[in-house]
Amino acid sequence: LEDIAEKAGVSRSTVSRVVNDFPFISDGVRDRVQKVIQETGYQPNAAARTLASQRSRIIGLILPFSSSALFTNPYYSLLIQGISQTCNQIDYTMAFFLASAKDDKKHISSRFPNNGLLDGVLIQSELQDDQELITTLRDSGIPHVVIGRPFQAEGINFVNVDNENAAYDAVSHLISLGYKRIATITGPMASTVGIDRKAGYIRALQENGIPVNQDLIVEGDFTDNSGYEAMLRLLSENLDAVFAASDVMAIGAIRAIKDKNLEVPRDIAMVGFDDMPSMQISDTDLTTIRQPIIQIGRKAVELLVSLIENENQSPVHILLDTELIIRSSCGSLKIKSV
Amino acid sequence: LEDIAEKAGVSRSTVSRVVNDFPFISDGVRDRVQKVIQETGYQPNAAARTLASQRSRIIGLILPFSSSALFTNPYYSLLIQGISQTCNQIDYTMAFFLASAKDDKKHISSRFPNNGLLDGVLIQSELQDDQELITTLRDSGIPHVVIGRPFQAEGINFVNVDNENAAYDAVSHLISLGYKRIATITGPMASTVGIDRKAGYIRALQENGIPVNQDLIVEGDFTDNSGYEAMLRLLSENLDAVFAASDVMAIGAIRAIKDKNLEVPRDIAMVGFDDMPSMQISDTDLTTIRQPIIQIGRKAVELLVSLIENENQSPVHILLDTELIIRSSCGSLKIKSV
DNA sequence: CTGAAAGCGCTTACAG
DNA sequence: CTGAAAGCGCTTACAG
Repeated sequence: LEDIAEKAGVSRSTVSRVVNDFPFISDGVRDRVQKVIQETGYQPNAAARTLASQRSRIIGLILPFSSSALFTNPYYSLLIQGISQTCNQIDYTMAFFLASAKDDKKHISSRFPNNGLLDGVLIQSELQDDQELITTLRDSGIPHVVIGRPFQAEGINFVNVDNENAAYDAVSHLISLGYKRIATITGPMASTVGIDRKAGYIRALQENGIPVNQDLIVEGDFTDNSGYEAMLRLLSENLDAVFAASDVMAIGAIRAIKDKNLEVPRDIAMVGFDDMPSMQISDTDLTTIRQPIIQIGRKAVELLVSLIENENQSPVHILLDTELIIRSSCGSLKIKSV
Repeated sequence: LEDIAEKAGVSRSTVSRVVNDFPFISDGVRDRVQKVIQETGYQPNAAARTLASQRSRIIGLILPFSSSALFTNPYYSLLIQGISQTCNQIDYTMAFFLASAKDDKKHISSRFPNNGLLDGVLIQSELQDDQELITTLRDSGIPHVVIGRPFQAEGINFVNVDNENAAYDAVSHLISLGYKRIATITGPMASTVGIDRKAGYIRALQENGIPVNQDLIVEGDFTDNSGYEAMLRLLSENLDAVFAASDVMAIGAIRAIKDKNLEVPRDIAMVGFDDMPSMQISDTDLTTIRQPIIQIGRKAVELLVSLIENENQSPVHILLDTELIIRSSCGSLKIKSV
């Protein structure tokens, strides 16, 4: 359609310049060209632009899920929302890839890093298994940032939440309320999130001189059901509080507690992690750690774009802060001391 | 990289032909070229292909959400999963667009239908508000299929679930169990899903000679909370069963019932809609309508691709069947007759 | 079955 | 500040 835009009586070069608003164009010419563009409803062809400029303004988002169950976790919805929103604003397009099966991963890693479709890729990852995909990305030289803490973090860019400190805060708060026998339902130990949040739990206990009891540590997998099962096991222990590594597991745990005719926080205090909006509906108000999930998405896109624009840069690790949201499920000092 | 592939001693045309595996190539040549491709790890450039063939193998998925709350509905996760999976299999890339705000819609509709990036677009839609976007798509001439029933369906392709019949089945089942005072918590009347499911409810009552009572019809918005509130209002009526237009609302309604110290199905029978895996965790097993959500995604992609490949085709409306899943929440004839 | 050549619609040094 | 020209890396009739 460049030809059509020559109705303005200028060269294609000039049209291209006003489309990409270059600095040095005489106002008269610019106006004239813009008018013609308006009238014709001209849209530059994306493929031609990409081919000529070697930049597609498309970034990929890879969600490597071993189990599609993970996908029902609201965390991902919010993450996608943050990323999509940011892309819209800066006029990038987001291509979406779900790598649930091993096959998909192979397929993905063989196909797109090098075909010029994508300027860069975002990958959510905290499993050991994903390491291969990340390595492929690094070797391909395509700009990439991982969301979450990858198992091997050296030399790679990531944005994450400070899971360890967040867990530390949550457990410290329980301790400050006077609880002594604090259990935790962790995330999967195969994931960095799981590991980091457990580490925060342990550090909080240790710094307060509370012995770490392995019987009070049960591994979950972030599902409601695993929270329920874990809690059932924990109930045979003598405990007064629980730090669940996700709201979803906390809700499951609370169900287990109720099934045994116990109450939160009267009998057992509970703190979750995530501050999922949809969890607010539970009848007990959950004390939890709020993660800025949408922010994570935004930061990741911004970092990726900066990587795309200024080629090499030293690896950046962005850690976003969390916030302890105190509600009723952890009880309070007063109640405990009565 | 074509040049590099000339190592095989053939023309670029020929290389292109083996890459796109054309029928008539001598085996010798094909093998030779393929070997070189293997060795060099050659990947055809996507943009160049798109430009030359006028086909990008990228389709867009637009989710036009007025409220981001909708996004926490597991339905969409599954839908995305189905679409993404199918795209992977047929070697298409899915570009993802969230049009939450009015601005986004404008932005989207002005930008991409004509820039050649997308071969076609999928749009989830059942709100009157989305009609404008759909019209834009139609006018732009880009192949598109809508997921759900659009308000104006003439001349446009869509794939949907037979909501009316599904609701009819659900309510008929309640009637067959002997319930007479059956209420419904509907979806938003601004959405075709809401309208269709309500229509099924009404038809079931009418065909069985049960008068339709407006006091037994309360509008919800598919959120848990709206189910809760609606149920609270319904509890002041004399009723023995409820058809909720979504599982999420059914769960909310059950919470309300329990809060009033009543029980499901002993005091009130409940049927939901969706058969969301994550709803299985509720302590009452929900009788519900199963929607083949992943299938919907798959069909939509397949239809879109066929549209892309064979230009004009008469409008297709695909209606997928649902299935009534009977669990305990609707009670049973025996129990009622005791 | 294969090659030479045109063309897809832009961007971007290079001159001026 | 603007134009002429090359080039981005493929595909696809057109001959042969």
